Amino acid sequence: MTDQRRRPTLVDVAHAAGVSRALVSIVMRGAPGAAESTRQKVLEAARELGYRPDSRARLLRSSRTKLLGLSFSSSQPFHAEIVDAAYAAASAKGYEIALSAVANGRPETRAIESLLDFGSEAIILISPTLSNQDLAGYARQVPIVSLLRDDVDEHVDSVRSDNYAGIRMAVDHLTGLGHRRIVHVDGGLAVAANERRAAFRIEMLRHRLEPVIVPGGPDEEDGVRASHFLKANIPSAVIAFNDRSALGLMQSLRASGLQVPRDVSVLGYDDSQFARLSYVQLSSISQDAPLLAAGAVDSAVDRIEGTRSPTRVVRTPHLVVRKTTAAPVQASCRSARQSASHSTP
Amino acid sequence: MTDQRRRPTLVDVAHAAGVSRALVSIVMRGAPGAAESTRQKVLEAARELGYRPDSRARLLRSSRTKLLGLSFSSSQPFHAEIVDAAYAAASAKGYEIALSAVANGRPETRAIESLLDFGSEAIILISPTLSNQDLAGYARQVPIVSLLRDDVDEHVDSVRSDNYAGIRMAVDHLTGLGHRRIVHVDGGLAVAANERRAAFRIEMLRHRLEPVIVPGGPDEEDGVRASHFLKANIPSAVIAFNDRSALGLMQSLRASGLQVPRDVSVLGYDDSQFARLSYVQLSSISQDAPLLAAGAVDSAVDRIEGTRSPTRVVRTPHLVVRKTTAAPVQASCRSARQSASHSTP
DNA sequence: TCGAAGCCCTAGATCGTTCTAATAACGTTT
DNA sequence: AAACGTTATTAGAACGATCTAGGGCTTCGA
Repeated sequence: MTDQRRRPTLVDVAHAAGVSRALVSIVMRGAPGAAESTRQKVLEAARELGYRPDSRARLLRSSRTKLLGLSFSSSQPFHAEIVDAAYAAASAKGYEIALSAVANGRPETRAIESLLDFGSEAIILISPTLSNQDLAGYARQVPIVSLLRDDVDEHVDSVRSDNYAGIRMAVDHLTGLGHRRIVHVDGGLAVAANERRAAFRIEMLRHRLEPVIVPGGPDEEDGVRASHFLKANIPSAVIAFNDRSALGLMQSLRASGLQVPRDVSVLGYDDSQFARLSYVQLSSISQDAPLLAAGAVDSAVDRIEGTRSPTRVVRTPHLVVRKTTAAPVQASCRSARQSASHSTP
Repeated sequence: MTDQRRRPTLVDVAHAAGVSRALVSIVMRGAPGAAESTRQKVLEAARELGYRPDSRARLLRSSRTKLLGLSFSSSQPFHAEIVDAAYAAASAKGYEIALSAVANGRPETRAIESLLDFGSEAIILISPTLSNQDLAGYARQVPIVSLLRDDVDEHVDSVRSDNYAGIRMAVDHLTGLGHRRIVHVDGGLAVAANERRAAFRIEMLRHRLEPVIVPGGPDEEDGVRASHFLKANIPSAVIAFNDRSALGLMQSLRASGLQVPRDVSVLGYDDSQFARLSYVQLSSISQDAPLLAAGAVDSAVDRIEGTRSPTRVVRTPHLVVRKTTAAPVQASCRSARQSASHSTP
C-alpha cells in the first residue's frame, strides 16, 4: 500500500533530460555554465520527477551546508520570539536554520552535538549556560555566537542588548514620572541579572535615590515570591527583571488589594507577547528580538564567510510605555496607600 | 588563529590503529564481528584523535537516518511542552529529533521541506493546518503523523486526545459541583474546536441543561472578547476552549468585579504551565503532552520499522482540579452577584 | 586557413561512511 | 593430512551529490 518508491536522484533526472549528471548538478544549484535552453529542459525534467537534491550527499561533497544551528530553551517564550526572527534573518542571507531545543533531560551539550551532526557551519546559542571553557572547546570546531550573554571566551562571538542602557531608560522613565521609592526585583542567577542589578544601583545613585534591590528570578513564581518582601514597605514603583516576573508580581500585589499603576507602577523587561495582552498592557523595556536575531545571524554569517575574528555586538533596547506605569499619587492618597500596606499581615 | 584543522576520519583512525577502514566502521557502530582486543585498540585510537563519525556520510550510505521530523508552532506554549516530551520519547527509542518551526513568514510546507532535507524518516506535525490533499501528497514520500488533529487523509497517522471525553469530564465535574448554568467559550476555527463544541452540546443535553455556546478562540484576547458576551448574563460556570482563553476570560471577569470561583467557576483545557502558576491555579483538562508525544513517536517509529498501515490513536485526557472551580454560592449570595452584574454597563 | 578563446557539456575522481563478498587464520573433525 | 566451520579481517563497490580537467564546437582575429 505504501507507495514508498525510491526517491529520484540526479541520475534519474539526467537520464530523463538526456544530459549528464554534472549538468543537472550545475542547473540544480543555479551555477553558471549551462545554456538557457538546456537549463529549462533539466528543470522541467526535475519538476516532472519530483526531484529534490539529497542534502546529505550534497553536503558530504561540498563542505558548505548553508546551515546555521540555533539552540533555544523550549520553556522560554522570549526565545521563541527570537527563533521566529532568526528564521527570517537567515533566509534573507540565504541560510537555513537547524533548531535544537534545550529541555528538561536535554542539556545544552546535547543540543550542540545534534546541531553539529546536522552540519551547521556556525552555531548560535541563546543564553548559553555552558562554562566558558566548554564554549571555547566548541568554538575551536565551529564559529559560536552567544546571544544575550557576553562574558564569554574571546573566541566566541556575542550579541546582546545593552542592559545598562535598558535599566537607565527604566529609571529615567520612572523618576521622570516623579517616582522616588523605586525597587528592583532582580533576576537571581539568570544571565543578565548581574548587569541589570549593577546598572540599577548606579543609576539610582546618580539620581540620589536609594537603590533597593529585592531577590527575584526569571519567572512568574519568582515575581510572586518577591512581592512578599515588598508588602512590608510598598515602594511607589518596581522594575522587574523581566515580563514574566512582573506578571507574577502584579498579580500578587493586586491580590493584596493594591492597584497598578495607581498604588504601584510596574515596569517589565523584554516586551514579550504577555506584555502586549490587552488586559496586561505592561510597560516594558524591549530588547527587540528581531534586531537581536538579525545581529546574531549577521555575526555567524560574517564568521563563516569572512575570516573575521569574533566580535561583540551590543544593541540598544527601547522603552515601550503602556498602562502599568504612571505618575505616583499625591500625598493625600499616599497615607491611604500606607494604611493599606499596614493592613496586610 | 582559528584551529580549524580537518576533522579526523575513519581512515585516520584506521591508520592510527593499524587496521582497515571497515574494521573501524564495525567498531564505531558497535556491530558484532570484531575481536575484543582490536575493539579496544580502535576505540583507544579514536578517542586519541577526537574522532566523531560524520553523520552526513554515514546517513548517505546507510539509508537509515534514525531521525524524526517534528514541526511545531513557535507561538504555542502547548507545542513547546510536546516538543520537550518528544525529545525524551524519541531518544528512548533510539531516534533523534529534527525540529522545524512554523512561524510568521514560514508556512508549514516550508517546515516540512526542511525536515525532509534533513533526512527525516517520518514527520510528526503538531496541529497541521495543511489541506488533506497536501498532507496526502507528503504522505506518499514519507510517513506523516498528525498530532492533535485526526480528520486527515487515510494515509496519514493521527494521534490525538479524546476531546469528547475531555468535555464530558468537564461537564460532569461542574454539574457534580452543582452548576446548572454552564457556558462554553469555544475555540473558533482552531483544530479541535468543532469536536469540543459538539461534545459540549451533547453532554449538556444529556444532563437536561441548556448548552449555551459563546464564540471564542485559542488565545487570551479571544477570552477577553468572549467575556463581553457573558457580562449581560453571567453564568455560574464557564468551560473555556483552552487555558489561554480561560486566562483572558478570568482577567476580564475579575476586572469587572466578579470573583473566581466565588461568582463564576472557570475551567481551562490543556493544563499548560500557565494553569499551574501559583496565582492562577486554574482547574483544567489535561491532554497530557508527554503521553501524546510518546504516542506520536510510537506511531512514527512503527510506520518506519514495520510495514504497518496508518493508525488513529486516541488518548484519554484527565481532569486536574485546582482553585478556579467550586460549588456555586447559595441563593442568598446569588442576588448579590446579579446586582453586581447589573452594575456593569 | 589556422590557432586562440569562449561556451557547453561530460567523464571520472572524490567526500566519509557502510555493506557485500571474499580471504586469512585457526581449531576440530574425519 | 585433508576437509570443514567459525571467527577476524579486508578490499572494493556502493550512496548521491560536487568538483576538476578536459573535449567538442563555434566564433573570431591575424
